[in-house]
Amino acid sequence: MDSEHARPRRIAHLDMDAFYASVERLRYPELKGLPVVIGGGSASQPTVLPDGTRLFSRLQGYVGRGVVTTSTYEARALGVFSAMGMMKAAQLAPEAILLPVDFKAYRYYSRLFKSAVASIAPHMEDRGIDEIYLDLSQHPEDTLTLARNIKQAVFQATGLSCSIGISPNKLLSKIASELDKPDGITIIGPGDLEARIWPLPVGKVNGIGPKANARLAAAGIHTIAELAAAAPELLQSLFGLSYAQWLLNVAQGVDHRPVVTYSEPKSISRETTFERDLHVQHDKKVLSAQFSQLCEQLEGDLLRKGYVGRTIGIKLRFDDFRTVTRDLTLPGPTGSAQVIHHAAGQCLKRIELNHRIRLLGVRISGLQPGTGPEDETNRAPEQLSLYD
DNA sequence: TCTGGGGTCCTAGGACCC
DNA sequence: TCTGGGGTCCTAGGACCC
Repeated sequence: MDSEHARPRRIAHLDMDAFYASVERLRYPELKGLPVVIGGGSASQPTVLPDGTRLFSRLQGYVGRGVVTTSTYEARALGVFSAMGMMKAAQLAPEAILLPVDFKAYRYYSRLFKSAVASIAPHMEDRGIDEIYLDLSQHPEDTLTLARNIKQAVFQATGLSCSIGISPNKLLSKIASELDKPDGITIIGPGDLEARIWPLPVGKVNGIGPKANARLAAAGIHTIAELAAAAPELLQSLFGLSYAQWLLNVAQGVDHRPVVTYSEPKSISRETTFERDLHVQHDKKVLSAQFSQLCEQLEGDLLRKGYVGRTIGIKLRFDDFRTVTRDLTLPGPTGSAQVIHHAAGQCLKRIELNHRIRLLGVRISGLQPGTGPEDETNRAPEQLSLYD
């Protein structure tokens, strides 16, 4: 590789604006300008009156354990943000309209916008349903023209707007795409670091979450500029060598990660939070039915995606929100709900169950390509005998 | 008024092998 | 019998992201 004198790359981060909410507004144009919150298990679709007008549920009176998946900019102005409990959101914005999540619809629009972008810039990394990175280094056009063309293509394909950040790397582009949201284009050059990046709070960096943020704040480090000025020994004492090194690179806007166009999945999981915390003995029936269902869903996922896996794991969350996991690696891969159920059952036996259970999850990792339902690795009995 | 579901990556200790 | 070091796999937990 010519890393010594490599030309600076041109990396874009594209982020759809309030994606789920915007998709809903395509369906329900009358929601334009209103605070809308999407999420919550028990949310219901609007009812249609005889004259065709739609009647939407309001947040007021919401009961349940749902969280806000996303909200429109109008709802955010009322203090309602992603990951907030719906009960709390209902207190803040009782009049806001409540819609259930419709992943099918969002996935459909996700495919639409990604293929529109790919028709212009195929060197693309998927970062979930509403985000991508692009490596534009090989494109001849100037950066602004390219960004405008991409936004135009997204809008023509979906009717939706997005924001794009472009810089020499993923770290800066991710930050940049947020700077002029919604419907923005932000270009950050090497000379823009001090003026545009350093004033920002450290929490804007992808990879500095609530915990690291709090520790930095406790050390008096709030902005990226303060991070850049921090003593390396201090950072190392707070976070250890490798994270401290990474933080220092971040503060200098250094990030060499490539745009990765394809990666194999590492694990597949299913989990569910119960409407009420379940008692191990008293609710045994419900609990074991849910357990079986998760295993069957996992089997379905594996089959659909064409994988089998060797390591089965479970996850429990107790009423005090404590989370424990156990896993077990089998001698060979499986895709069978029965085998998964049996292995997960062994895992369950290793957990002391003296609290009510809030969440139950089943996971499979150590994935490898499976050859479909006829594959013998998907059949149970021989596998089971190895463990009985 | 407590906190969803689906993922990835990292750390760290112990087992086990050479 | 002791000492020792590297490498890989397995397991548990935690931080973080969308």
